[in-house]
Amino acid sequence: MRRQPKQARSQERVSQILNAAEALFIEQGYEQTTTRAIATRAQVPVGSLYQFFPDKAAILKALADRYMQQEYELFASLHAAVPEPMPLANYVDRVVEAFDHFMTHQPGYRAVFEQVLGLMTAGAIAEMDTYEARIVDDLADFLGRLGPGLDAAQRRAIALVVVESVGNLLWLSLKADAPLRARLIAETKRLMTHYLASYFGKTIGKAG
Amino acid sequence: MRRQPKQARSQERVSQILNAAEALFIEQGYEQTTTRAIATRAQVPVGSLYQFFPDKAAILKALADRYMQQEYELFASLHAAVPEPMPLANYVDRVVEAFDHFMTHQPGYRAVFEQVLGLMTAGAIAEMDTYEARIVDDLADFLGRLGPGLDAAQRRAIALVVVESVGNLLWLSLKADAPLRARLIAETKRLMTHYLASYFGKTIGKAG
Amino acid sequence: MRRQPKQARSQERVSQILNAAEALFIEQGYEQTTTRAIATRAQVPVGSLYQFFPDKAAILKALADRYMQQEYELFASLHAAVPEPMPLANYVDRVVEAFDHFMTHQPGYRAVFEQVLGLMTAGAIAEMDTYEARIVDDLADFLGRLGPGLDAAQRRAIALVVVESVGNLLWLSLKADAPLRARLIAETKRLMTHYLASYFGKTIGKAG
Amino acid sequence: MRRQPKQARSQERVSQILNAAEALFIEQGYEQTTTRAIATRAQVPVGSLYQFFPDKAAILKALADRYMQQEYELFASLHAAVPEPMPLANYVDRVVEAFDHFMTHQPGYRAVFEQVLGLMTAGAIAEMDTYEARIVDDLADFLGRLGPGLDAAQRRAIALVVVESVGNLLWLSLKADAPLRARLIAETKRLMTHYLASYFGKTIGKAG
DNA sequence: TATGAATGAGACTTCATTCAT
DNA sequence: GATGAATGAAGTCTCATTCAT
Repeated sequence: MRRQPKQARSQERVSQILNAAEALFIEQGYEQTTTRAIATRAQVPVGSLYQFFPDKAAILKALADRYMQQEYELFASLHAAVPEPMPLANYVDRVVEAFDHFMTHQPGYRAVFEQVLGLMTAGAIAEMDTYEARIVDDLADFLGRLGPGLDAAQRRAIALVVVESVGNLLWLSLKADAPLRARLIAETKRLMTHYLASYFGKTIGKAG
Repeated sequence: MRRQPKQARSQERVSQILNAAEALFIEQGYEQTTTRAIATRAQVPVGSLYQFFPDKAAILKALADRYMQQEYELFASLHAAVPEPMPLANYVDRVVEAFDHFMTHQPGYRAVFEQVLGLMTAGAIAEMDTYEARIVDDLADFLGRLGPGLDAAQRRAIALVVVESVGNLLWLSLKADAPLRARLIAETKRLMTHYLASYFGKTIGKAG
Repeated sequence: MRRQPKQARSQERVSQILNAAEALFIEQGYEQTTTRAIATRAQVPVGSLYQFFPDKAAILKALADRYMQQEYELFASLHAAVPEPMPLANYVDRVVEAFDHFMTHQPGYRAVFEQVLGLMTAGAIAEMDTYEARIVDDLADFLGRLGPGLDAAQRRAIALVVVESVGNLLWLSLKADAPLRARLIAETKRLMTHYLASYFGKTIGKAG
Repeated sequence: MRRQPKQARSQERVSQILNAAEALFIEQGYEQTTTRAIATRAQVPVGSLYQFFPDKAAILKALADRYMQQEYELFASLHAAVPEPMPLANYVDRVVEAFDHFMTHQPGYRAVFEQVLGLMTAGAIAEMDTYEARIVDDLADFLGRLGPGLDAAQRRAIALVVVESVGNLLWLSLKADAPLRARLIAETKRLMTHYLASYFGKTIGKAG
């Protein structure tokens, strides 16, 4: 960001800009969305937009950062609340529903990331990947505590598969009609439960 | 397409255009690719390009169609060759490897479809979905013969989950380095095997 | 230039663009002149302008090149026609009047070069300087034949002084009213005559 | 100027702004220099800048005025110190060196004036010309005392040629490398000496 | 049918200037 | 008086598409 907004009014402006951009990126895609349209929707002049963001890509990046932080917080809170032992199916329910909640409330998440990956240079992506890696690592650590017999690379791959697959299927479910949506969520849970059970058994924690 | 090319030379031109477009869409993304760049790479004049395709989006659509057809043929050939009974794990191996082969040789597949979904209007997507549905339906039918107790919608959801998840993870693996790539493919197989086993048992076919 | 126009119509377009740019650069200055204004005055669409020139600076450079070539030709023709021996004052008359003719018919000359020097990077200027150097060198060579006792650097400095001073004073005269204009041209001749006489005597050539 | 600064602090601010503007105009040119950049370099807020100058052009004009005043003072002091009779060559040395000193220490002089001429309307330039005329007139008067046989217009033209040519060649020398620079200054002196000698003889003053 | 020069709407971004604090 | 965030007009340049040759 060009200028770090410290006053409440400015922070709200940045927020308005990001919300407007999110909505338009989902509706029309990143490329089809003009900075003028973002500014208009956010009810700020274009000039103000450029006071906070050096260019259009920076808005996309800021949006990605915002999602990352929110996703990370969701993960952390979910993780903190997991009692052990507990049935794996319950854990998966929680995870999937937490993801689903996130996707439902942050529908721009994947729209943004698909663009980010397709748009940014290797360097910029590497910087973003640090965030993504952090989230995957969190899950990998958690899994590590459930099944000590797995090496770090294996755990990370499993975490990656979980995050990617759940994310992908819920993204798909988001665009489906109600019946298919419900079914896809159920299938996502089933997919994850059987996959994780194959590694960690049907119960999570010491007693598992 | 604007004109159905019947002469060999024209067919080859269309093919060159699609190949050039595929390469550029992967390298730079759809929006960043200019029609002139496609024409130049395909070694045809822009005017000729517009003889076959009414606009830029039509090239994307034609590419999607081409992938669909190829994917369909791959599926069909895979399906025709499946003997019953056979261990589920073997079947999954075949499926995943067939997908992997497809992704490796048609790396533009997902690049194109991500664009297609993000670009087209509801109507145009519905038309494309007809193709996608056909492929998912094929798999759904196949699964239906394995586990008769499932209704059509359920089978379709399972097929969708399989196609989407395998596609997504292999797309991910495509961009990963060699060790992670191998691991992701292995995990994809494991994910699918345990998921499908939960529905159809560990052996496919009558004896299962 | 982006594209080398070979057809008569295109060449005329380039010429129209350069003429329009010249007029506007003189009237308003380089920065105040918009590419759209140039295109409008040249009666071509902006897009066409950008087919021949990659950017606005390229138009300035092309104009400079055009002047250079014309100036060079003027010098060459002037030089070829100088008989020896001849009175220095006659030679100076010819030189100054040739310069004056050039400035009068290429009034954009200095307007453009003042901009060029202030605008371009060292590299681009060096490239232009090659042209400027060529002209100064021509004169230096000519002077060398008149007074063999001068080394190359000295001759070049004298030529530079002549070209610069004559150019500058005639540029000044161009903006003056008629009486001052006539007087300035006369003074320019006197300035040059006495300066050159101090080096080469009052007669040019062997007999001098 | 918008407000005539009377307090010491304000006068210093104006001075800082002009110094910053001078540096930036030389480095980047007038158009490329933003008012914000001037304010930043001068370490004053933009708002304060606009308290003293109604717009960006006013800064350029103020700078031109400042140069004019300084140039005028230089001339006056030079003129006051000239004893008569004295060799013309000595006088020219003094003049050229005074000009050279001025150019070296006020390198923005010509950068500013080139912009001024290209930027301002006829009215604004006429106002500036009053200043320029005053300086040229000073020299014309001085020359008038040396050679009484010349009418006012002639003397003014000679003064103009001297001021312009010396200014132009020294401006050129400023941008040249050391050897060429030294040579150009020497040639400037020679040019002026022979020119003036043709009017006033080799000695200045009564004895001449 | 084949070509590629021509078109011009519209995108992103800058920056001189104002004015609420 | 001092400040600097806010403003939005305007500039440069791109590129999908057409159509005269």
